[in-house]
Amino acid sequence: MNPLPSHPPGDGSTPNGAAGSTAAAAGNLPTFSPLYQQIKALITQSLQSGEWKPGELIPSEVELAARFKVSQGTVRKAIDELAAENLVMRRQGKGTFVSTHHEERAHFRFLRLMPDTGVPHHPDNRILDVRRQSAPAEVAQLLSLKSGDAVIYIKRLMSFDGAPTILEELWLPGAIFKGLTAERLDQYKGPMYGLFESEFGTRMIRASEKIRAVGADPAAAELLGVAEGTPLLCAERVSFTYGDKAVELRRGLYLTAHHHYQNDLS
Amino acid sequence: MNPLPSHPPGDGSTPNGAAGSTAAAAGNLPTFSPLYQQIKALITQSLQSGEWKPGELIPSEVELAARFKVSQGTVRKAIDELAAENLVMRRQGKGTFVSTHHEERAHFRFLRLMPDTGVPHHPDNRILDVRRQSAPAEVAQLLSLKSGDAVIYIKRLMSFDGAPTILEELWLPGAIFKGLTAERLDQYKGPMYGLFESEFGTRMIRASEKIRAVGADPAAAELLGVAEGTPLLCAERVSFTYGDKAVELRRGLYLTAHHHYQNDLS
DNA sequence: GAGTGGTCTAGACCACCCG
DNA sequence: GGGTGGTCTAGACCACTCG
Repeated sequence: MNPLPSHPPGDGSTPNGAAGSTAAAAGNLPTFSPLYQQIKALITQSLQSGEWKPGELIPSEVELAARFKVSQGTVRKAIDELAAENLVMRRQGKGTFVSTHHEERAHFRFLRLMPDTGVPHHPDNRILDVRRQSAPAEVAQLLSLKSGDAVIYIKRLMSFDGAPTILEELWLPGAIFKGLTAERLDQYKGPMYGLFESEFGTRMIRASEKIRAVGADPAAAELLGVAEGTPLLCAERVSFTYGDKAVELRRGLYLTAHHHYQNDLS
Repeated sequence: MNPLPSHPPGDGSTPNGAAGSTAAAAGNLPTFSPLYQQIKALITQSLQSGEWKPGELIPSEVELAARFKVSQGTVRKAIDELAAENLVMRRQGKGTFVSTHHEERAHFRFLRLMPDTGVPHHPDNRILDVRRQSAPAEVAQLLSLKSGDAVIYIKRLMSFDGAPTILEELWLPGAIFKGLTAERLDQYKGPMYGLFESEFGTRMIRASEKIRAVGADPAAAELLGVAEGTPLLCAERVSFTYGDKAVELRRGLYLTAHHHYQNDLS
C-alpha cells in the first residue's frame, strides 16, 4: 500500500529511490521513471482491476495524494495523462470519473463514418451470424492467440435511415467473451463496446486501423444492395484493452456513396 | 509589451483582471480565460509573425516568464499545450524549438499510406501539371476564397519503388503561393510542406480528411497502371495554418493493392 | 559548470457543483 | 458552505546537453 517513499523538497532521503535508476546497475539502461508515472501506473492498475468501474467516481486528488503519500500536484499530473488518453474524465466541481462507452460523447470516437450531409447519428444493427469457432491463423496472430484457440465470430449489417451501409465481421477471444450469443447482441441497445464493458468487463481503450479500397464480392454486394465490384472502404481494426492487450479484430466494409470516413490529422 | 498584470498569490490586486470575466458584463458569457491561455496566445502570435522561425530555438522558459511577468510554471503550461499540438518541440537540456516539416519525424504525420510489408519510406514524385486558374466554386468554398479568386492547381504522381501509387491534385490560394512553378516543385527535395514552409512562410499545422472508396476513372487508371474501375482510396484533405485558416485543398487517389492507410484511434 | 527543460512540493486562491 | 478540479506562484532539486 505504500510502495513510494516521500520526497520533501529539502529532506535527506534519496529522491527517486524507487524509480529504478539505482536498480538498473547491471542493465546499464537509465530506466528513470518519474514519480507521477509510477502514480499513473498505480491508478491504471486500480482501473484495470475494477476497483473503480466505468462511469464511477474515483477518489479525489487530495485523497489519492494522501493514499500514495505524494503531493496533489503529482497526482494531478498523473491524472492529466490518464485524461488525455481518455481513460478518465474530469469534471470541474464534481470529480474525476472512469470513462465509459455509455456516453454520447464516446460513441463516435471509434465510429468514424459520417454522413456527407446532415448530423451524425446511430445506425440500425442487424446481427447476421454469431458462432464459436477455432481461430483462423491470421486472426490468431493478430489477437496474440495460439492457433486453434476458440474465438467468437460475429457478422452484422448496419443501416443508416434504412440504407445498408456497413457490413462488419468481428473476431473476439473466446476465453474473454464466453457466453456471448446473438440474443444478447440483439437485445442490447447502444454501442457494442458498451456491452463488452458492462457484460464482459473488458474495456476497449485504443485501436489501430488499416484502411483499403476493395471491390464488393457477391455476398457483400447483395447485403449492401449494390452491384458486385462496387468500390468499398475496407477497415481492418485491432482493438486493445489495458496493457496493450489485443481483444478484438474487426473487418468492416463501408459503402461510401453517401458517407465518408472522417479523420483529423493533428 | 506588458498586457498582463502580475498576480502574486497573496497580493491585493484583482486576479484575472485581464481575463475578460469582468469585461463580459453585458454579454453574460463567462469567457473566463486562464493566464496560461493568454500566454499561449502570445507565444502563438510570435510563431505566426515569424519572430521565431521553423527549426529555431525559442527563448527559454525563464526568459519568457520574465518577458510576460508570470511564473515559469505558467509559461510551462502554455508551452506544454503548444508541444501537444506539435507547434513546438521540447528537447531536455537544449531548449524549445519551433516545429518544422524538415524532419524525418514530421514526414509521416500527414502521409499515412504505409506499405503492407517493409518499412515506410518516401515516394518518388513526378509533377504532371502546374497552372494558375480561377478557383472552381467548390474549391473556393472549402478554402474560404471568393468565387473567382486565383488558385494554383497542381497534379502529381507519386511512386514507391517505381510503382505508381498516389495520384494527387492540389489547390492552393494564389495570393499566398505566388510564384510557385513546376520547376521549383521539381527541384525541391523533401516533403511539399517543407517547401511551403521555407519558400512561402506558410506552415501547415492541422488537416481534416474525408476518405471514400471510388473506382478509377480512365485517366487515373492509366496513370496508376491499373484497370478502369479499380477500387481506389480517395482522400480529400483541407489543411490549416495558424488561426484555423484553410490554405490547401488536396484530393488524393491511393492505390491500396500493396499499401494501406494507417490510422490509430486513441 | 552553466543553462535548459523536467519533476516535485506546498500553499493560496478561483471556478464550479451540490446540498 | 464545503468539496472538487483548475490556476498560479515560488522554490528546490534532478536529468540532460554542451562548451
